[in-house]
Amino acid sequence: MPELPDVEIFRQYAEKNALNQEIEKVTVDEPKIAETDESQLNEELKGRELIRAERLGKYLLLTTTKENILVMHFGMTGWLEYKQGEKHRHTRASLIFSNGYALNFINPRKLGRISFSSNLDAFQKEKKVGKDALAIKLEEFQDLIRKKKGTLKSFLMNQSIIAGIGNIYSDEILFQAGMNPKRQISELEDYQHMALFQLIKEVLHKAIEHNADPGNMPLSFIIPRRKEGEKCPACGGEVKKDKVSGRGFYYCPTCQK
DNA sequence: GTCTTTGTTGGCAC
DNA sequence: AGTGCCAACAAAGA
Repeated sequence: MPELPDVEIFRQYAEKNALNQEIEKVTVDEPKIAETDESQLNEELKGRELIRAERLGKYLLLTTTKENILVMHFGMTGWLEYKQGEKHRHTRASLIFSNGYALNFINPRKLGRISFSSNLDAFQKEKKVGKDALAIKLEEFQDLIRKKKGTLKSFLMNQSIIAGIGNIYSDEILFQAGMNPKRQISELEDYQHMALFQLIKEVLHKAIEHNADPGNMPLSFIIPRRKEGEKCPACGGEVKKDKVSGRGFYYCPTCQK
């Protein structure tokens, strides 16, 4: 689930629910997902409040009153819940507020991570996070795509180049662009760089507008039809599955050349 | 039981 | 150095 649009929805949720409340304590139920351990998280967060919820690629950044950052990454599956009372069984960590509510980090497969950072730039460098896919400008995008090699799909999914696009949304962007994910980026002309740039923005914005809910995407999207034998929303042909850089992808052989 | 899965990292080959 | 491929991590569903 958690690619850029999903994390953006989580960001909005955290912003709406969890800011400006005193943090009473932090609990970690699964130490594996905490790169900063429970006692240190408490040291940094106890008695403070969250004042901003931001996002960088697939990372959610919760800034504290001391201008430090609680960083969350959801891995392959995960979400947030702000609630009182019983926790979801896959809750791996919680921020407990003085009003009795908790912001729960739910992460069934334990591939997500939370950590604490005092410096966003240092964090971004250390984790090799590139430009956020919604923040990047056309000129920056063109510089990057001109000097990189490899397939379109691996380019879009490489977080150190552009941050936020994963397997699902790279499929969607390339479907909308009418480009085969296996194509080499070196084959593209400048006008195609621009088209791709526009479609990255458009697909991600539309997904966010639709709450990043795969069951609620525009009819023109291939996302709801990521299954072999489904029909292409553009031409009615059959959706096919293939593999590149170790990841399965779905596409329409007729529409994507 | 087997295979696949929305992510990331590290190892190996070229 | 850059790129591709694979395994590992973990758990759930088909």
